[in-house]
Amino acid sequence: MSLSDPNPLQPFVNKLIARSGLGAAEQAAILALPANPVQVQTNRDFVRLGECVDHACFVLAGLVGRFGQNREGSRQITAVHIPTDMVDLHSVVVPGASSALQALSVATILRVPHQALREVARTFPAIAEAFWRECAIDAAVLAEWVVNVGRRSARCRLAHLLCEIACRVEGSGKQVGFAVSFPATQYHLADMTGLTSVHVNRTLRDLRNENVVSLQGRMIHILDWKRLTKIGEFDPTYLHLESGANDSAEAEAEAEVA
Amino acid sequence: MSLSDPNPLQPFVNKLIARSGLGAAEQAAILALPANPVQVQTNRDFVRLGECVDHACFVLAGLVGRFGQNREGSRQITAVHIPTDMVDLHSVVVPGASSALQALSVATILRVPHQALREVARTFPAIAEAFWRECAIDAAVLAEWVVNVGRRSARCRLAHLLCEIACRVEGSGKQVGFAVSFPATQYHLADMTGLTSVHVNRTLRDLRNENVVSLQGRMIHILDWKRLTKIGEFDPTYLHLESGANDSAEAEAEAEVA
DNA sequence: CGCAGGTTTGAGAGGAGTCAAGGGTTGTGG
DNA sequence: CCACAACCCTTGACTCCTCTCAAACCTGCG
Repeated sequence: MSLSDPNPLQPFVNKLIARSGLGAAEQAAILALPANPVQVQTNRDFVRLGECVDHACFVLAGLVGRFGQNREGSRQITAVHIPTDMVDLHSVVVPGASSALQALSVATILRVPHQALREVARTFPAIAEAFWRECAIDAAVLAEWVVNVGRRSARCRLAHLLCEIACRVEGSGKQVGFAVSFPATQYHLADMTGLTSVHVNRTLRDLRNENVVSLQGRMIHILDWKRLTKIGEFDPTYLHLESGANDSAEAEAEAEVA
Repeated sequence: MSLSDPNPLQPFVNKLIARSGLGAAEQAAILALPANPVQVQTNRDFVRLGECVDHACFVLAGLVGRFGQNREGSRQITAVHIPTDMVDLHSVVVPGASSALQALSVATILRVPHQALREVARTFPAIAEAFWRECAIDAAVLAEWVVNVGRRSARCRLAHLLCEIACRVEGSGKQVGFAVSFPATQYHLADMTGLTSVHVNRTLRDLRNENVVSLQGRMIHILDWKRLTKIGEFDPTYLHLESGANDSAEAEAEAEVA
């Protein structure tokens, strides 16, 4: 990666472009942002609850979860983040961390100072809009998770989650393939779906026996995508993966004017 | 209201100021936005799923819910909005509605064109940041709802929800009082908490018998706030009601410079 | 006065949780 | 290259919280 792509923030720019479109000046401004790489071990918090952070975290590699908690200590993952996700862009405008961030596998994080992000957003309206849009999409995913956890059976919840992950890992352009990387344990899946790990295991066994999906070796093996989406009642619209060619064009035009 | 407060968007400005602070020019720009009032009857959708909207909706009066859905048709409310909430500010940057909006009681909505909102956001970086911040806070509430629905008992869920509503209706400045307006039915509460209305009824009965809360005549009567927050494991931090006096001051300063 | 929508309660069923134990895998260190 | 430990997966038996189905009972309003 580092040979063909020397700037570690290039994937971030690519992601923003896919959804928002950015002019050359905007792209350059983002690539010029300071970015401090950090290695995080599995099950290690790198942002603690209540902490007031001064940087946002971009996932270069590995898997990251946002954790909420019960008083009794049972945990709920409210968001998962895969490589190319900016985990807490929202913290730029709301710095008090209202939930903890933890690596679900060994992960490489890029720390980008709030100060710098705020500055580019103030200088380039198109960037401010792009950041705002990313947050809006994260919120759409959260809303879908509320539905998932609130109104679907265990079977349906898991199928839906796996569909979402598969789509997000694959990205918009490509077809959903046979297997996608996803180094989460069944405990993690339980915390994402509001179930227990025991029940996740049983449900996953059923799906495997029916030749729908199987999880092995940090990978999701999709055996029957169509059935999986049906079982999970999955409609990828809310992920906004393809993005508006319209919006992009419009933003591009605006960028030129400004 | 209309006598002492002729501009219907004044409450919106007040809300933004409370969290973000805005200069005089920014305030004037927002007050100058076009706003088209609409009456909506109870249980009526005013934004349909999938529809591509060209305006955002501000709640002047009444109660509004954002609805997600199951394939079997059982519904999940992913967000409730009370007067002074801008329901779908996120739609400015993501126009495809990924969930329906429905009035839970008779409501008065102010429609504000996306075009106009986008323009003020592009012209005033402080406004763009304020809008972005509002979306980030909405997302924080959503994350808390995921935890609520995913990892808490029915009793705890309901208590938590009622705490949240009480705090939001009261606003930051005031103490939490004896009773707050909340014209939702037990069906609505069920759809907010991922329960059935039958179980909501039983749980509410228990809370009433214990003299903690009681719901009568479109009002929440708080009988024992301390116990209610304890039962609901409620910590209002995520609502960001008081807001940073810091942030405000900072934004104010920035606004003057710009 | 009667209807529609909301609330209340009962009885029984079932999905998911809890507790407990055994088996597999992975990675590290001797 | 083997051995051990830590972690993860798997399964069984039993419990219980919440759902489902069903039927009254309010209550505000036309």
